[in-house]
Amino acid sequence: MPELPEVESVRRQLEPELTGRRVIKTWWDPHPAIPREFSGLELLTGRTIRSVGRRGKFMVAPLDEDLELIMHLGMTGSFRFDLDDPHVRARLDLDDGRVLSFRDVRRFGRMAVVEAGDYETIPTLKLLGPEPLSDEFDPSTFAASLRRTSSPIKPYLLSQRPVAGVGNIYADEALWLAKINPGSRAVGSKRARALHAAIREVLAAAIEREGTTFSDYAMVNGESGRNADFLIAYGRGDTPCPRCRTPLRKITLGGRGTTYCPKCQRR
DNA sequence: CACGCCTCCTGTGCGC
DNA sequence: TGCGCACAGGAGGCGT
Repeated sequence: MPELPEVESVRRQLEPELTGRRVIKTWWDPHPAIPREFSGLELLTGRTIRSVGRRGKFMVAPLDEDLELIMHLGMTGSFRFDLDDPHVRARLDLDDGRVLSFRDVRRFGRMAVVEAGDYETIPTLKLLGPEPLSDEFDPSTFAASLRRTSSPIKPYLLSQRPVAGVGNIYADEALWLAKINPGSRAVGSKRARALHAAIREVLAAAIEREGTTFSDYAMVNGESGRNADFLIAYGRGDTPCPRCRTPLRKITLGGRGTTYCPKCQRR
């Protein structure tokens, strides 16, 4: 569900609420088959939250005692204050009397307290590529990384290694904008630069609209993102391509639904 | 090491 | 109406 624009929208609302707050009590719903879901959360009680940052789809909140709270929304995760719901998986009681609830129907999300910067138990975060809207995401390095892989371009983007935060929606959108076939295994320098620009454009526009809501994604204030009506490729199979009127085609690639224009995104 | 398949979990919507 | 199946925005483990 939530990709970079959704996570950033949540982060922007959480940060002013949590900065400087101390956690006085922590509760979570243990699931025997998912020990990783809330690892280290017992360390959170008594800690003060210094800020709420973000890397890709991970929120990273520095704590005192040189610890960090890592939060990932998975497919269906959301945060709300003072919410009572059967799908609430964790609750943080704060020193201002409010309770932050983490709701996650499918339980693919996670929260973890780790030593600051120690991401050994979170491999995707450890190997995470550059932030797409920062200067560290530069066209030449991106092109070089695409040259080195033999994977089809879309699954490679979803690995989070060439760039952080791109998921299934914005991968389809960016590849459509850059006119690149999602299955292409040979993206040259020129097309890599077009894709670099397209990723930035698509993500920045989605952040402006506070993300894409289909069903589960909501911000901390309960509101939906407004980007769904602006999607061109994702979820729009059989509708005409806005550039060439050819019906968009939906396929499965790397196990994920993938929509693209068979004419303007030729191999 | 890199890649690609399968799985984790729950809910929803569709076709029969 | 009811059942069974496919699919859903993500990531991690494991086999090749």
